[in-house]
Amino acid sequence: LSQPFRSTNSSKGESTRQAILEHAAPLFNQRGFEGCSITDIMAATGLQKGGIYRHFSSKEELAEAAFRHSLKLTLRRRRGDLTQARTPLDKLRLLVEHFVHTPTAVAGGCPLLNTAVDTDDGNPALRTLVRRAFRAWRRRISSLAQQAIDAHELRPDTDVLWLANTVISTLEGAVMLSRLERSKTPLLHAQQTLNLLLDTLASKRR
Amino acid sequence: LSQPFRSTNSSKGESTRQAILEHAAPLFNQRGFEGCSITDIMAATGLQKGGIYRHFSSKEELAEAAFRHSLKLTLRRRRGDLTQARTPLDKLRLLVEHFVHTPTAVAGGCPLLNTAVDTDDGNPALRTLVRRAFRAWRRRISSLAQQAIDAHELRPDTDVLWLANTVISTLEGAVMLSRLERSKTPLLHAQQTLNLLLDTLASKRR
Amino acid sequence: LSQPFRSTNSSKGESTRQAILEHAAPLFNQRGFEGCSITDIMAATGLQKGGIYRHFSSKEELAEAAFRHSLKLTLRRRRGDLTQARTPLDKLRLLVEHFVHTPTAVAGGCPLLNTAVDTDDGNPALRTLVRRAFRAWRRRISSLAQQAIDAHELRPDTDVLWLANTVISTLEGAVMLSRLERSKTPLLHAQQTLNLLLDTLASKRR
Amino acid sequence: LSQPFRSTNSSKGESTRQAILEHAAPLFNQRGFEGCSITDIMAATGLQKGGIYRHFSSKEELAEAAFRHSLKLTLRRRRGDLTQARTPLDKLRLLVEHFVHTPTAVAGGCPLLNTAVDTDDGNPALRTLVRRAFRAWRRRISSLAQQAIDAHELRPDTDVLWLANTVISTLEGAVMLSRLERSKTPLLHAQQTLNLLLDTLASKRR
DNA sequence: ACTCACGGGACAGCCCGTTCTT
DNA sequence: AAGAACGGGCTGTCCCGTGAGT
Repeated sequence: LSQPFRSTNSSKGESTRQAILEHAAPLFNQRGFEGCSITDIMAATGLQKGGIYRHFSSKEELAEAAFRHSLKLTLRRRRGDLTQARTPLDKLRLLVEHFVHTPTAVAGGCPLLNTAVDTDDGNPALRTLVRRAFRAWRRRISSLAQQAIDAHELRPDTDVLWLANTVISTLEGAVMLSRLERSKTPLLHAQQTLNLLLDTLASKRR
Repeated sequence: LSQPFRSTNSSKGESTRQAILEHAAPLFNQRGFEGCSITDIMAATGLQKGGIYRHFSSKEELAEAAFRHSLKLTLRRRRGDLTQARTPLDKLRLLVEHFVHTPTAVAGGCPLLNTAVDTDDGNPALRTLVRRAFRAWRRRISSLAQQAIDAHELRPDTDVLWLANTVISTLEGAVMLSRLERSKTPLLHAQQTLNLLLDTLASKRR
Repeated sequence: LSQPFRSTNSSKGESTRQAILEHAAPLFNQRGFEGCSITDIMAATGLQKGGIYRHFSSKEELAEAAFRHSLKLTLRRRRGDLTQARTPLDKLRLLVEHFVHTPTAVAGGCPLLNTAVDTDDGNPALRTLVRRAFRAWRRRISSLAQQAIDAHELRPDTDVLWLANTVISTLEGAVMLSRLERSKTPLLHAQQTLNLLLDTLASKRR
Repeated sequence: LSQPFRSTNSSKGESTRQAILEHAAPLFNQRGFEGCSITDIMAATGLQKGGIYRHFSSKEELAEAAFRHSLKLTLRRRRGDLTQARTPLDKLRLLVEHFVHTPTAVAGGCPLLNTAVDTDDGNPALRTLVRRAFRAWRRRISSLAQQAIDAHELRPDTDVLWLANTVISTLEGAVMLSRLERSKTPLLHAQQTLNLLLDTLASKRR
């Protein structure tokens, strides 16, 4: 039952690896894979090249690990505490509200959006990771939507996948616009839209 | 009567410049600024460096011109023929339908989305161009929305800027998802969403 | 008897050609073939590329013509007026004195020395020209020496080729040193040496 | 007892640097600074640009180091073993003989002559090096001449600087001619001349 | 566990020589 | 004669990954 193997982190090496990821994640998120050099990460971490390559065998591997790190932080932050909402529909609204009002966990905006666009051309490994992350998110939303349907909060004929895609598209598109304009307005508009949409789906129920 | 003025393009150099842009635009759109080298463009155009740098003084300038080129093509294609729709509201629906069903004018997806994300970190000149393009698009949509309001097709209290931002966010977010999943579904879902939204705004009118 | 064909120079084109040579000759002489670009010559002449390539089909041809030009000027200046000296031996002394005290006809030092060193590696056409020029010079000196022998001014067993080579080597070596040190001293020393040598060859005559 | 000090060369980098110099020196000596590209040196050394620029920060610096290398080899070879000569005057004769009969240490002829002519126009750093090298050589010769005077082998009124300049001029001029004609004759003639000159200065002593 | 030297490789921007059109 | 156009080469920089040393 006890695990004699190295726990999550204990050795010096493991903490160094974490430190590298913490510094590399925002860099990759801001500048993309090509726009970010090992030298940049050396400067950010204070390590030398050899010190970095000891922990990651290539830039690709480092980028992937950094993305996983960004993802973990982002999901943790976005998850929020939905238990404060009583009903599934309220949970959906809270989820949207939380997304809109929570600052990004990693500098440079939403890592999912950034990486999806950045890897559009190549890097299939990273691309798969992003796809998986979006699918998990979609599952979570559609699951809540299904619960809302089951709770008679939403019309029974609501397509939960459509709803999930809509929530994600609207929010991520708004993130892009918000970052471009350096203004929260698009995000707030997205929240309005999604709330209105949920109202509609609910009101039409009867 | 003779016209010594040089028309838009006639000289050999101008046609070369255009050829460069036509080949460079999809490369930049697919790989981003950092991910695309002058050597790539040399290979794509069949020109040597001297032939390229004669027309563009730097990679930045080339990227900017290529983006303008992408933008021009994209806008031309997206503009579509809204005269086929009778009312402003129908024009809005047609605009959305056109966006969803028209393939991108330049390989690599929507240049506005790609460039907005790619220049999130640096390159303010390009960033300004993207911002301007989105604003023009938003104006176009909000103007149609205003016309729909004036025609009593939409609720008079509809916030046209909100509506425009919503349309753009939802469509662009869906573009990202569609490219990531290599599936049109997210785009079709976005169309559904926007049509439902317009229905709602219309039905609530009375 | 009259010659209706273009004489040495008359047309506008011919004068342009001469102007190019006059400006190009010192440039090539100072910087060498590789160290001097067509752009430099454009700047010096005020002409554009097309204007230069109209008269010379390549940089090599231009360099060769420029060297011929330098050579012509140099020989004209070095020839001096040896008729002022009464005897062949005095002519030799006067030739040396003239070489030492006459400034170079073309900026950048002795074109024979410069071109000999510059073409040491390649450019056989130019190299042949230099060789020929040195041989003509050597013939001239050895011819004077032979006349001095015939006039019983120099020992009859004097090797006139040796003497000619010695004069040339000493003078050209001194030119190199003088330019390096920016001082006339090495040239004056060479004159002393050659005079002493001629004295010796004369005194030993009996 | 341990020696923490780094000896002349031991590390891998130092040997690479030496290898670069060994290959670059003859190239620069043959083709001159402008006539020799880094690409040429890459081909000669088998290294890539990164490997070369790691050791030299610019082409200028490389050329300077290559010239120092050429100079070192040349001086070492020319120095010869003058102890075989008994008297100062004999040492002078031996010095001349050694110069005439010893092949150049670096392909392309005498680096001092070549560089003096090549840098006549620009590159003051290199120019200073050449000047210094000639001055050292002149000091060496004039010092031997002074010893010969002190030993009553040469006339006491001999101008040792004149003599040194004469030796250098005659030899270097002959090197130029010899390379131009691809014949040792001019060098042999120079030796004859200098021996005759020394004879004269000696014989006139009494 | 980390530093630092090392070197292969690619890249951007510049310039050069030459041709072609005007 | 001007000057635009273009193929090609070059310099200096950067980057990535390795390996010796510590």
